[in-house]
Amino acid sequence: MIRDDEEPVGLGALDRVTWALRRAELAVQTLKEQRLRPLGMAAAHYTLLMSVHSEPGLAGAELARRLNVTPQAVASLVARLEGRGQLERRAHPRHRHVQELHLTDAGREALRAADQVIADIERHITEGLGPDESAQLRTLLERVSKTVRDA
Amino acid sequence: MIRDDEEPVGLGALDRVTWALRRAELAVQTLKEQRLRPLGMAAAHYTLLMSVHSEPGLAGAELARRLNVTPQAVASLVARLEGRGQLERRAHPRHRHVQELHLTDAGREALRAADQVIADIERHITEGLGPDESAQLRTLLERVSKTVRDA
DNA sequence: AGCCTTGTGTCAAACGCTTGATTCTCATGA
DNA sequence: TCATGAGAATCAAGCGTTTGACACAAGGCT
Repeated sequence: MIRDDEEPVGLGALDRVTWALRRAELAVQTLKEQRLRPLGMAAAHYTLLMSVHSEPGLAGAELARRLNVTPQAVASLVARLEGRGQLERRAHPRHRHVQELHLTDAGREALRAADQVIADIERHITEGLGPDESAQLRTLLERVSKTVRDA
Repeated sequence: MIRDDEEPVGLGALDRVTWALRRAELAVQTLKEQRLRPLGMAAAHYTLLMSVHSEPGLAGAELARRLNVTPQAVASLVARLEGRGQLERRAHPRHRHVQELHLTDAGREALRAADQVIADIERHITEGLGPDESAQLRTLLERVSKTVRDA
């Protein structure tokens, strides 16, 4: 049996799955930023608004964990979005120190406009792949996430 | 036929392909950073060294384009790696202003150690998926990249 | 009750990257 | 030949994020 690691360092490292993954994600993210810019919104803002929309009333720290960023990063984004009147911070009924996050009407409208752009990109991709391949891809990506998470 | 966009903003946006893509990439990247940290190397350093290894002698600006970052970011990384003695800048024979990038012996050794870690992660993922699914995933990701690039 | 652990939010400093503008070299064309 | 344009590198400034440290509130424990 022939060892395939005689090469001191991986040539052929270019067509690894993780490289393809990185490039695809980078391309998608870049496109999202480009399309979102005319709306005066960054991808991070959209992600945060969408998260708050899907689960209203969650705290900044909890939000930080889900987005895999630090609480300070969330606080920074929240402060900006609050300044625009798209997001509001309310005091938690039990824990006075904690502050729940909720969308304002303006926030919902901004999210709706942004989501139209994002959904359009998503549609373009899924149509390019076809429904079967899209489902396949999503399944495979989920398996990768799970595999990596409990590595 | 029932329209599926009656909802003002995408519920079910959580299981979009691009979200799965983002989460998978984030998980992989995080794992790489964790495993690379004990070696005193960041993922960006590894990527740069690998790029220079696969194509020795290329310029900083060209490298920046391939990695989708700015020339300054590359210059910053190069300066650091040069300080460690893992990378060296030589004057281009024709264009004296341009500087070719080459790996030193220490750089090759550091890259070899780092690549062992990265290859191990790659192996863990591909084994978890199986060879057929791995090839499928890589193909699908390539198609996504291509679809997005000329969007 | 009092202590202590957990979790949240905030401040300050450092780091990394991007944007913008400048300088320098080499190549091309009048 | 000289001028003009394109590409590469560098400097300066600004922004966003991470890291580290601290204060505060609620629940659990002896």
